[in-house]
Amino acid sequence: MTAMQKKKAAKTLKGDQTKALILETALEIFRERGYEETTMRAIAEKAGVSLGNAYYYFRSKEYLIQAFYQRLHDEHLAASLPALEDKDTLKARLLAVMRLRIDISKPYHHFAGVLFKTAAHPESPLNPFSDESDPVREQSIALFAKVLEGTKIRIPKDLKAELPYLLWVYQMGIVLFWIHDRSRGHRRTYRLIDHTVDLLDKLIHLASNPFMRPLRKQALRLVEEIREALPDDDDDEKDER
Amino acid sequence: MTAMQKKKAAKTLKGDQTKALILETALEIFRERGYEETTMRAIAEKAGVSLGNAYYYFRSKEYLIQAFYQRLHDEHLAASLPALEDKDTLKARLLAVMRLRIDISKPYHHFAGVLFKTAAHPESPLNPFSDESDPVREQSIALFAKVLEGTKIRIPKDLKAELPYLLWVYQMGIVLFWIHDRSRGHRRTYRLIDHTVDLLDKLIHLASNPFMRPLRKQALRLVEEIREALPDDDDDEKDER
DNA sequence: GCGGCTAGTTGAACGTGTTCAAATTCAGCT
DNA sequence: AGCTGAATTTGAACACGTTCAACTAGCCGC
Repeated sequence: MTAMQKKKAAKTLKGDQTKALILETALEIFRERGYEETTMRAIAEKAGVSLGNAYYYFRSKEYLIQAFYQRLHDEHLAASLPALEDKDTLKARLLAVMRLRIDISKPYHHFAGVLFKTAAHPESPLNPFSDESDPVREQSIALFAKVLEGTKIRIPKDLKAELPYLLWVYQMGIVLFWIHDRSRGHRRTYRLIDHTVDLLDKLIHLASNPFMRPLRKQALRLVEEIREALPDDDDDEKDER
Repeated sequence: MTAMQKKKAAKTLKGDQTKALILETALEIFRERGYEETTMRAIAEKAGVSLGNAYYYFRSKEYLIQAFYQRLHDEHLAASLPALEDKDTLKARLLAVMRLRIDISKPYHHFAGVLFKTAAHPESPLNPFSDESDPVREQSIALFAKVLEGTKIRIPKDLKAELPYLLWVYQMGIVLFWIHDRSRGHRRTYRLIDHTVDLLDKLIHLASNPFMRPLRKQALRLVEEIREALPDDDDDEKDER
């Protein structure tokens, strides 16, 4: 009756409750066992629903990972905001956010590989590039916009507009490295972050130099070209799903 | 009866013949139907062997893709060598090789997505970074070394040493874009190649400037750091599992 | 109440990748 | 030829993701 229900209480719609229950259960088992080792039957059984019911709410097993993405970002954001408060240089802010990303992701290391596995697949709902309806992507880019906002350095408008996106891509690169990183405590990834952030900081300053304007313009046109192509912009659609 | 037979003649070892037969059959059906739509049963049936026999020679379905990698590179190399003969600038040579890569890959477009899908997975045998036993990677990098060798431009030794590897990574990026490219005739990918090659050419010249030496050194140290971390050695090649 | 409609739920069944113990073939040795 | 152990081949069996036709529950208009 009160706010503490277990399972079957329907606050607004019973379906929402069931969906959330399945999701929580799935993430729990994923954390313990990993993705491939977790069966849909195990999820359904532990959640106390039928196998078919899980598929009523999640079109496939992959769709469950989308929620993991969101979960990861939420934790990352929650950890980043306080860390950004006392830092005002781009280098320090970026460094903190990147390091926190790894801190947060650590518990999921052995299971995170599957993220990129499916993410690189064009047909996958997880594809972070072409799936425009993915809200996590927007939020993740917004975090890097926040990293920039808190600094005082002078960045040309054109570059500043694209930089959050570029930093997000950079983060994906780091995560990809981290997935392959088998060193103790992932210290290689941390070291890579240190070095790349240092280099990026220099590059951004260099690119902000008026002297570099033509090259910068060209590079940014390129980025624009790539970004335009990635979302589903086509009129000639062959297969429909 | 001489040694020229279709199927069951064993020249040296019958096993080799059977393995080759299964491989050819698999690639054929992959081309027609795509990867996911091709079942191991279909491969075995068309090859005239039992299902279990296919698994005797290929530990999993994924292992069949490794051969596809090799096939793709062989065709790419065969097409690139004559194209390089009449070109002596870095820009023209790189442009030709990159365009040919797409030309060659075209027939496999709808099925190529699975390459990157599994390639990004650390555990996968297809992972082009960490799988040191993959000879295709070496050959592919060697092709880009050849692209460089035919030019007369003056590139610092440190950069020149890493450039083939970096261009190979660049090629992987282009292929990743191409996989997602749904434009007619993949014209967007070709345009992207035009623009990126132009930019790369400029960047390489810029990086070769003595003025850029410190930044270049730092960037190359970074590349070295990344390459070291990936379980792959420079020139030492041993079959260690 | 009753009929019907939609959302939610079920479990059996299917297709597929993979495994495995057993059967078969083969090459070398005595 | 006969034996032996290894290489090869087989097909049944298993586990899992996914689909689907049927069933139930809640609810609205009458």
